[in-house]
Amino acid sequence: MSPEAQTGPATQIANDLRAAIANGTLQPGAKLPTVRDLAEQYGVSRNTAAKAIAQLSNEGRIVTRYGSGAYVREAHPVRRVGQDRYAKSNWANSTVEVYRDERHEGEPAEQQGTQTQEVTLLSADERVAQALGVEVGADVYERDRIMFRDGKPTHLVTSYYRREDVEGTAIIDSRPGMAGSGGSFAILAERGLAPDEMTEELFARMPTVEEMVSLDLPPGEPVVEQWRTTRTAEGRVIEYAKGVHPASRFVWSYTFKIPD
Amino acid sequence: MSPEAQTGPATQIANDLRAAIANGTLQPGAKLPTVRDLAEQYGVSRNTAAKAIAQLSNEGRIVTRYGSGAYVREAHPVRRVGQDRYAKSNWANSTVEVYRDERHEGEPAEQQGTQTQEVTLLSADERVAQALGVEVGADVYERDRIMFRDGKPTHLVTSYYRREDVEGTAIIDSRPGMAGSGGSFAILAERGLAPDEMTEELFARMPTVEEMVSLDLPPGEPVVEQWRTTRTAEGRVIEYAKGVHPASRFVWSYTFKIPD
DNA sequence: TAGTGGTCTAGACCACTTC
DNA sequence: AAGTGGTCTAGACCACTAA
Repeated sequence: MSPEAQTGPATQIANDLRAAIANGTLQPGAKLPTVRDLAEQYGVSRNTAAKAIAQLSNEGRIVTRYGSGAYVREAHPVRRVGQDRYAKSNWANSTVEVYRDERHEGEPAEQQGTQTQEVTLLSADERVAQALGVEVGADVYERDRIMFRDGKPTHLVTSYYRREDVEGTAIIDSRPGMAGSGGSFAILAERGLAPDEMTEELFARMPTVEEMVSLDLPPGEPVVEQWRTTRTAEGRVIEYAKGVHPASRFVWSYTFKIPD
Repeated sequence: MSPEAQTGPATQIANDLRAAIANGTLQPGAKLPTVRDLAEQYGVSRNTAAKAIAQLSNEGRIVTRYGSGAYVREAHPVRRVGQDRYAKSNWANSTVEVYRDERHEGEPAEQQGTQTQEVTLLSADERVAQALGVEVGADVYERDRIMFRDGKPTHLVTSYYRREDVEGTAIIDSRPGMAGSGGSFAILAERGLAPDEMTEELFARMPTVEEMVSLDLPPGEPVVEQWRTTRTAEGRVIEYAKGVHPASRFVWSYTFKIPD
């Protein structure tokens, strides 16, 4: 960045527009002045005005529609993600699915289906091996999914399982929907590997280009990467999973007793 | 963004450099080709080459040093933030501080001190009022802090307390360091308001301009915003706090039993 | 067809680092 | 003094939207 305060025309235009968005002069969904109008109003070149628009886009404050205009970004429906989504009551009866409590009110469950699923048998890298408690290079199953809702991608999940834990189950059936959107816990429980404890680690970062495409992310939208380790009551790890979630659509909630 | 695949020269340069970073050809800390060199190599204008550099900067993959060059961003030391940081053993003895377990090995505790602290008595807005269980407009204390480590800002914390809970305590003493970096739990416990349960809600977003300045954030660095509600065993809320953390420097970890 | 966002050029100047 | 990142201009062209 610039060494001192940024006082160039492009920065000034961006600041003005940002303030207008912040104080409500420009409501969500409102159309911003065109690049050409801004250039004229501020007496700068079109290039400079466009730079201000691009800046706000990178900050995630506006979206631009090619050939149409730039618009203040709409508020996003946010999903609150708490420990309850894993509740045993959701999967003890294997006909229901995990994530049930995340469903919008009145929304048919059918709209939640997994749309893509890809299962491969591969050699565990160091990270996965350590998490699953197998040796590096051992065969493990990877299940790669893109989760959809209302026809739009919501998040990515990549799960890893010890081979012997899931061999022959619907979990590794590549046909989409065979394991539902979370029936894996019920299936594991039936095999005597009932989930009991979980560790979730999360952090945020900017998305990769591939993630921007898969999740249809606008510029300036970070993602939350989550690593989930699921264990049985005996402490055996039965699933190690990575999730990639668009930051603006999820709030993560954890409630716990303060430890001694 | 562009409607189809992005195949402009600037995008191509950015892609090439991004790939070089990803595959290790350009190691962290390595200097990228200069804008002028890139322009010549690709046969484009300097402007276009600069755009590619700016793009990678916005993605958080490189940092640019004015007058010096562009460099692959160094790996950041990451702090793992788990429930243990609130453990009672850390504050039951009021001479020690919370966050003790986050300290780097061998690093003097003194380097962790709060550097700025600002306390104000203000009227609770709806969010704070609801969280603290007081009426909207009631007087509450706000304690605004910037936390430092090794002379550099690490995160922002804004805490809210019910007036009667903290009146006359060191918690609302504006002199920096009076409440240490977490002695507030010990102080509250001494008043019969021992923390027992906590809810943390978090999500990621791009920072505001003010946060970029306060936290010395590079472009392309998201922040994690955390809202923490602390309750006594009786369920009374004794602190409601907002934290703003640079995304790349923290990993959040939660371990819990799967609920029934 | 007209309007709009996105990109690029060629040249210029500025602010800062490095030597 | 030389090198480098950052910004800006004026003009051009392209891709897409909307009527």
